[in-house]
Amino acid sequence: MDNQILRGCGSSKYVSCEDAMDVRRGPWTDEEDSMLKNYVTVHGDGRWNSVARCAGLNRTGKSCRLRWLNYLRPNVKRGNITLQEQLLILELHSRWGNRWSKIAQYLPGRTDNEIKNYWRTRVQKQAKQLKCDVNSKQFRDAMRYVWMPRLMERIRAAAESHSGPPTSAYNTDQFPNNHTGVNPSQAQASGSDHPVDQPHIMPGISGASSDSSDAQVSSISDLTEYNDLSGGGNYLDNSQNGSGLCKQAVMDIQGFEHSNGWFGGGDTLDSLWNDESTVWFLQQQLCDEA
DNA sequence: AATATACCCAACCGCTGAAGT
DNA sequence: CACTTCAGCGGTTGGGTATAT
Repeated sequence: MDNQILRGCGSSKYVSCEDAMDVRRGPWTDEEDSMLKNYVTVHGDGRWNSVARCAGLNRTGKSCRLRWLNYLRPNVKRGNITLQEQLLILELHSRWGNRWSKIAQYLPGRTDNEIKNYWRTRVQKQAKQLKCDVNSKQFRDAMRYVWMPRLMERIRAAAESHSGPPTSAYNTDQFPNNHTGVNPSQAQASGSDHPVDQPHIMPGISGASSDSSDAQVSSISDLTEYNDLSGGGNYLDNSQNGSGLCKQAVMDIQGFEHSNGWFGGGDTLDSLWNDESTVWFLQQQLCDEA
């Protein structure tokens, strides 16, 4: 394909097919950014083909839209994905799978592209290193019963070190617009899946104001499989009350972590992976299935 | 210091569904 | 109702950079 050949052949590339003559591709220049930003600031976004034309950009509407949404749009956050955001990504992905734009609606300032990149580069990489499929039951259970509780513990510890102890990693303080006082999973499980309700559940978790997340979320129809995911925001409790999956394993892992001073690590998710307890947990999962 | 490898992320592509004609 | 256009989504790629050898 022409486009694939053209990609990667230089910093400024042009498509040769007749319906896209002289359309620029590749990295954006400062001048292009400025042109697009100025145009959208004055005229608003939407109608991206006409934006591209009227702004005087030799770009496709698609390209302009992507550049605006992922880079130029106000309040876009890049890098330094917080513990809360990491937890949220794991939680929401466990429910919705690769529906990145939907997940992104719950992380104000984050783009679907960034979340997708995060998942692919960090989470999938770990699954690969653990030699299991990212969609496998083993890996999902490891996330639910090992990594997510750890993340919550860290969040709690961090909060306690800065102020008073939170009641839960999913306390209502973190969801200022959540007037129901329940966490997202509870809302889902109890049938509160009206599209209009969705964006109000927890837009403030990362501390940023909501912007494009005003977009409505389609109704949930695929949640039943994961309805037991959170019980009051405590994954460990859930593991003990729910499926009964590897209860002892989870408790043993806790013991392992505390006896090894595990909870003092860095701030990134990376340090949660690939430790002995995780490998052991996965091995137990495989044994149980055998 | 030079080279190889791994990682990150911006940008592209094809597909799908909604909206417009 | 059929067709066309367009916006949005998820998957993929490749260049730049960091790290290891």
